[in-house]
Amino acid sequence: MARRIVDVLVPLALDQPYSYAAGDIPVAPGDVVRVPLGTRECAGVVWGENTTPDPRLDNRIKAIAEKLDVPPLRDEMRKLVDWIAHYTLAPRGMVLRMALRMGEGLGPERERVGVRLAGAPPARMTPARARVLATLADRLVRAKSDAAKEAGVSPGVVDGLIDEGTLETVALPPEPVARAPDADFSRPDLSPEQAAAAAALRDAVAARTFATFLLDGVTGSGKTEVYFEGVAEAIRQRRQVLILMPEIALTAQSLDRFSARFGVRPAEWHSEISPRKRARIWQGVAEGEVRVVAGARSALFLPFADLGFVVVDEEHDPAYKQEDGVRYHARDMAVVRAHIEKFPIVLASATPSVETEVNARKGRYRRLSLPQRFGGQSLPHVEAIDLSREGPPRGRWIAPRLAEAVTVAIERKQQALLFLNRRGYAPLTLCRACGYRFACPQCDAWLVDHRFKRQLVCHHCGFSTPHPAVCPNCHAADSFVACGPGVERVEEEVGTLFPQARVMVMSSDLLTSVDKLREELTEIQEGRVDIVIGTQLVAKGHHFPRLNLVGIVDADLGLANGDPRAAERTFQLLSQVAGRAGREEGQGIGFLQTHQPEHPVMRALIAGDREAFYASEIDIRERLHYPPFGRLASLIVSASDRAAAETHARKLAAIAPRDERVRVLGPAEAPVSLLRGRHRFRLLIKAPRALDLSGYMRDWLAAAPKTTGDLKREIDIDPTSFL
DNA sequence: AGCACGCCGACT
DNA sequence: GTCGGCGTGCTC
Repeated sequence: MARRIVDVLVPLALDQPYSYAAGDIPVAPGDVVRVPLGTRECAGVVWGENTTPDPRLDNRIKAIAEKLDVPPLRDEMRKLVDWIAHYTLAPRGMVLRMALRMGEGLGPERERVGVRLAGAPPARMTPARARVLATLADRLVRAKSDAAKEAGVSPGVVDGLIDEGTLETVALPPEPVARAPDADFSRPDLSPEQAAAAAALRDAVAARTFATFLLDGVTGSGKTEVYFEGVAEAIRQRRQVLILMPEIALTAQSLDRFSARFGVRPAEWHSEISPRKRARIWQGVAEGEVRVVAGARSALFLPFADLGFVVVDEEHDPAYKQEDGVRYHARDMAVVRAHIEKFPIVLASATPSVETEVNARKGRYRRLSLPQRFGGQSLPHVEAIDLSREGPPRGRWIAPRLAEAVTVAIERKQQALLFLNRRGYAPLTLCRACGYRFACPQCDAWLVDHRFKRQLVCHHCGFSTPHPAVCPNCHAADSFVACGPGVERVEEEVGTLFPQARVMVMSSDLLTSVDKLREELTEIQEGRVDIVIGTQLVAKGHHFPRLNLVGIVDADLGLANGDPRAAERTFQLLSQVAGRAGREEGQGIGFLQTHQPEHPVMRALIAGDREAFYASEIDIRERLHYPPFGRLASLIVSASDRAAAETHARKLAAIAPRDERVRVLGPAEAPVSLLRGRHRFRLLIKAPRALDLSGYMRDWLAAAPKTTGDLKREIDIDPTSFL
């Protein structure tokens, strides 16, 4: 028998699989194998048989080292990898890499140690020891770390008691990755609209065919309860479920809602999950033992054995777009996965993306509407505060009318949220004496004053420097002026206006971990805070029962740049923030501080008229042939040498394939023209919806000159950010 | 992504 | 004369 050659895709920046001799290892497509590569070895996946190996490889073909004992990558998954690589123009190996993020911690399970009360009390009793003994007085076994935590002592105290013989250790079975959810643990009480939508999802899950739904309802209308019914049906069918969420929305609160409905928490998948746990979840998902995963966008690449239903919660959230490495949109790729694997998918949002809204209007997606707030709650009343007529005095950011409303809310023992989507103290610092402005040395951006950290920080590259005492240009002392507000500055003003209020600032740069965030959210829910000052961190899916007033400090902030999606983003973000108000206690109120109360976005927010916003935005997109009525791709050329980047970008524009349906705009200096020391030029490619834009880009770049030096080209199909 | 190979400045 | 800087290119 002739020796068997198979093609193996390795998780590197390679588009082509490599050929290896299978030897006597019985491998099949999808198997995960270890292969020699250059001087080292790496894991790869058998992508297919190769009956006609390239003769030019002659004797360079190496043999597969071994077949790894992990579940093979299913056909559908390999198809998804190929599809995404083809669409995004990323090397297939890089897409595979995401699907193999199993964590190298696939080793033997770490042994868990339990402790139990066994012997006599210790010779020397201490308060800490007494607390441990009191905790363990029930003679039950607890994990060592749990015992210490419960007693409020350090693990060392428990170890001491083990040495004394007071406690004995017991080997514990490994913690299960995730216990099986119970579809009927707690049946919800649904409104007629919810029940109808839930029935549609249940039927679709049972039908096991591809279908895309838009679950459309305002904040508080009970979307979660509805899609949980689809989840329940998938569990009954013994199939698996993926719930995608923006990373920041994966809070204890949302997981608790799941466990209230299904009796257990779902498996979590996001960047802070430890390597060992990742490995176990990966394996559990592949074996079909983990039934439900709630995860951030990377969870899309988990190797489910039998996926039957996917939810994309807050589908409009920009966090679903991966902006580095493989540039993909997790929502859209989830729809692709649903199509490949033939199961229904539901996109949930109170403010759908214009793309999704148009798909629903054209009947490509089936719309399930939840028109009202659940349980008779009413939507917040939204008012504009026209900053040019009734704004605060110079150097202040909270208008008198908003301040008064905050006072009233606090008196009524309700909470207020002041929203400003800008971290730090002030976005620009200048010298009064000479006009010098602090700018990032590596980016085209001002340095943001972070008083809390005593640093000037670049929000594009992370560059930071201590705030100097004198002006670096004219050496004047005490000459700095902070221009504009950030959340820290609003906090300062709140301190003056409401000295007795309990204030919390929530901003991503002040957070250290997901746990910390969860703690802070709990504090707010329990009413230990009067005024929350936050960036968009507070907008995402949290439920604050006592919050009744929302003040948007600068509603115009997102509209300033030339981004074609600015209006959509602003509308979504502000709707979401305003929707935090009054979900439980009476009618909430939202104030929009704006200079343009007549802007379509503001008018739609004030009138509570979502349709008006979509009507105007869809009309604009259609006239300009912007997505979803046309396709866009962006091609950014960057280099540390400005001229090199510009020359190459012009060269590319000159050799773009001729096609009268395609328009190549630029090159122009990118909106952030200098980033991390690299000069950037951007080409924007516009094509009709029916055109294969990926194919066009591929042909173009195949004919382009090779990049040399540090010249870099980045292609983004369906870009969502225009910086 | 690694890792080796290769071609130019400061060391024993 | 060699050690080592990291730019360039290959890995079946």
